[in-house]
Amino acid sequence: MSIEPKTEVKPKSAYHHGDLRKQLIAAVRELVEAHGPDGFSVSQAARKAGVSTAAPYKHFKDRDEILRGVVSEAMDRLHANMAAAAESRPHGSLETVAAIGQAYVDFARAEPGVFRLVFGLTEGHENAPELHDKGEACFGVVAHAAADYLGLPVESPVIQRRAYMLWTCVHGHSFLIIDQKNEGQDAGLDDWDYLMEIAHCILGASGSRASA
Amino acid sequence: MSIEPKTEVKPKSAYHHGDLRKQLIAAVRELVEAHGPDGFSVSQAARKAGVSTAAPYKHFKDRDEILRGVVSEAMDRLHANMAAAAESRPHGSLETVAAIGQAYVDFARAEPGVFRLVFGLTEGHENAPELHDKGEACFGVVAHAAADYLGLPVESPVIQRRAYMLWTCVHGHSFLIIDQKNEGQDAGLDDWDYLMEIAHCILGASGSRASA
DNA sequence: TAACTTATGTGAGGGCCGCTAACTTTGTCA
DNA sequence: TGACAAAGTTAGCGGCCCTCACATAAGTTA
Repeated sequence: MSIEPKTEVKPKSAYHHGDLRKQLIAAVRELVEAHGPDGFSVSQAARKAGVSTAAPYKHFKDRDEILRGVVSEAMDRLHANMAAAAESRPHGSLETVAAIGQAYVDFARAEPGVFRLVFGLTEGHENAPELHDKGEACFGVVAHAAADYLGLPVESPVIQRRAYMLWTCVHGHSFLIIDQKNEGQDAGLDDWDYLMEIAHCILGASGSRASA
Repeated sequence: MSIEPKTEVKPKSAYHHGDLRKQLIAAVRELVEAHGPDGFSVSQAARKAGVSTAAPYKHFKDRDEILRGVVSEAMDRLHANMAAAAESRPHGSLETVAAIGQAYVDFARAEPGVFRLVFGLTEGHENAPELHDKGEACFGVVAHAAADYLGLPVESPVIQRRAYMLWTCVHGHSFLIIDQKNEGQDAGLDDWDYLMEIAHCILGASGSRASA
């Protein structure tokens, strides 16, 4: 985290300051994190960036496009975190799979508002193949780790299915965490134990029932 | 559908309008389903119910309270569907577990907007223990089915943990379905196969690694 | 340097919305 | 019947999304 190219250009010029687009995305991200996925307004973001309420519309078509910008940036970071986690463990190990899941869960814990936004964007999703591709890229990290562990090609149906199962479990776990709906369960176990157990359950029993 | 929750809230008979509270909730539910979790307004709901835009505030404190009403009603139906699915299968069978998951997934498919609303409500959640209790009740259905299958008491840590794992997988699967992020994976397999596989993975390997 | 063009800002304003205030209508009950 | 409460109304304030006309900065070309 906190690996942002510091473009804190405040007073380059009173009129045209550095990069309003990036500043607006950052402002919206902070607002979403502070007040929930819908607790932000374009006006607030504009004030936070120190410009008039009409300025954002020179960089974004409408409110949804700003949100899509935030989501896109967040998915880049999520993908980077997952990829970094994968490379921090021995190649082909079960720990790699768990570490990728850990990066996923960490992201949800660190930025629940943004996380919810990423997976709650409905209307803008069909019109944004870019976001869809980034989602596939994240899935690819999981699929490659599963393929490496099981020694099968990534494109094989078995790998695609097992990776999908891993994804659903980790995704559901993340969502329940930030919904605070697992208060009674998470006492006495941490994410890592859970993720290793998940990985063992799903990848360990792969040969027996993996059909189609 | 057509499950009528007990109207313990407003037992009074209709004064002017039939039961505006219930009609507003229904109107919001339809709007949410049509235009997404945030694609509704109190004004629209009021117009849909044929009253002035100020009338809703005689029954609900604010916009969030209306949403909470919709969520509460939806959770009642979700719980009823899960319980009904559980009783439609042999007691203590793995099919029971899958059937409960199927009810969950069916609900998400049938009402994706409402489903997203139920699990996306953040600000109103802390102030609403009622919703939390209803969530626990739904979890209880899963836990009981898992306990029956494994022959262990519901309160045991093993059961609680396995039920939580089942929940996360089904929850994640449901969310990815309505996010249309599983386009490449769901070809060639349907929900039931997936749910049975999940149940087998999680409950079948329970004795080996289930630690406290 | 001057003029044209483009990118990026401002202020004003329309329409919708959330919510409140004050008032009216309707039903209940001593 | 008259006091009272419940449930509806209109009017209106402030905020927000977004557009329009206009102003300003910076690059380009001559």
